Amino acid sequence: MALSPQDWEVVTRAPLFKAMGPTITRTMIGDRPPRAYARGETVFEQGEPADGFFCIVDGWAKLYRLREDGEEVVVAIFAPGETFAEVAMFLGGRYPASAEAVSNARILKIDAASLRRAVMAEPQLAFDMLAASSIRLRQLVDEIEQLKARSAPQRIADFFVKHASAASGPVRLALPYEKALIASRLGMKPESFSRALGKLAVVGVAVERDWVAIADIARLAAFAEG
Amino acid sequence: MALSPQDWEVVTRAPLFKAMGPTITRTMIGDRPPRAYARGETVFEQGEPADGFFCIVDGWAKLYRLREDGEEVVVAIFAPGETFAEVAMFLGGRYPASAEAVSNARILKIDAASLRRAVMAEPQLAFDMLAASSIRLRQLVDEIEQLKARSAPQRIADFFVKHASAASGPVRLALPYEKALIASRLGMKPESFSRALGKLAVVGVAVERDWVAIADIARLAAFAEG
DNA sequence: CGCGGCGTTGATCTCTGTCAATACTTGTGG
DNA sequence: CCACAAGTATTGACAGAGATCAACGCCGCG
Repeated sequence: MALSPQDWEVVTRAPLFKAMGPTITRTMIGDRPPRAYARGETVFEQGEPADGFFCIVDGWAKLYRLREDGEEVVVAIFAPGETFAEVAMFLGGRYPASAEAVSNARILKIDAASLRRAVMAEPQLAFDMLAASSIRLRQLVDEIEQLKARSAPQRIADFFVKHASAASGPVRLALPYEKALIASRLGMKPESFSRALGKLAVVGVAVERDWVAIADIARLAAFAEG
Repeated sequence: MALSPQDWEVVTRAPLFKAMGPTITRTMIGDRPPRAYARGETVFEQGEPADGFFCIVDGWAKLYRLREDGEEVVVAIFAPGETFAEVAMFLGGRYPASAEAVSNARILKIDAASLRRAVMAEPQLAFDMLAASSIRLRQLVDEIEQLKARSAPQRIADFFVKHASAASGPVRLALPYEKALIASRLGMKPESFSRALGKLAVVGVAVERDWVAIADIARLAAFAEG
């Protein structure tokens, strides 16, 4: 088997695979091992034919778009157990954004043809995928809402809260990638990110290198809500 | 027949119905007539059981969410021949947003069971819906990008360009609903909208009542890009 | 040791939201 | 038919958040 039991556990966390159930999932993944990517390596480029979707087994990847002026806008960052580009496959066959590994990573690719076969054989799957797509839609809408309604420090606080495992008490959190990347993800400039981080000191956030020490995650969550 | 030939023509413009073909479409719509809504009337509320989707026959409707602080955020505005809430139906059975008629309108409701049957009978339909949903996703991603990267006047310019039929030359465009609604759709306050409209004068946009006269739509498009 | 990338800090500026006052439009009732 | 009220749009003054530009510090690496 190509996936270790630990990897398998990670992969099946993805809502899409959960919806499929283990049998179909196993059929679709087959025995192809995940491909290893080096930090900075491209997974796919905007405009390429979209012939498959991806699931992160290990590491991190970013989805981004290049504007005409060359500025890069990070659309999403994916963690282990998350799938991406599933829906893009259905859109004219081209990826609407580029993806790149932001750390060394292992990423599983599932090709479009397998998926198509699976859906044709099991129409319920299509419903599950529609539901997954609908969840994503909602997340995006949430994000737009956040962008307007929350200040930079609040968005950062929210980011930390979402990445923390614990729900309360003190937390020590690694910043998994460059601060400029997080900044872009949160819709602000690196300078603003830096300053906003400073403002979080009053709610018990201390920064050291690429770690943050949070005195009480619950307090931070409260701050993020506004 | 419940739909007049003109109405029928409008309804079949919707990509979803086009994908179904006339026979399935007719079966799904049956002979129920569209319901008439008064301006301001609610179509459905956030959190209600999602037991159907909608197609605008005539008039306009908005999809919106209420934030905790009571602020209303307009997520989308729908025109005749557009369907909405198709995908939402598959998500846990609740509408994730509210919808309201913004003008007197006639709106067709197609119940979820019919759609489900149609998809089960014709799995290809699911792909079409996934494609539609993926277009929405892309629009939203674009929107986030715009919100972060473009100024208010640029977003308005973009709105006009997207609504204009021509690609170049002079255009006279109707503002089909209240300016405050457009403002909310574009993520700004009515005051900002008003001022930003004024700033568009330098790129050949004149406002009169609820019409805008655009000297050269191509020039406006260039301005929107930044 | 010096260079380059990343992050921080400081000064300043621009945009947009906020609050408030004022027109303009439309509909209503006398 | 007019007067008034309510809703909608514009305009002005002001404040705050974040962007921008520029300088500097930190650290890893050749």
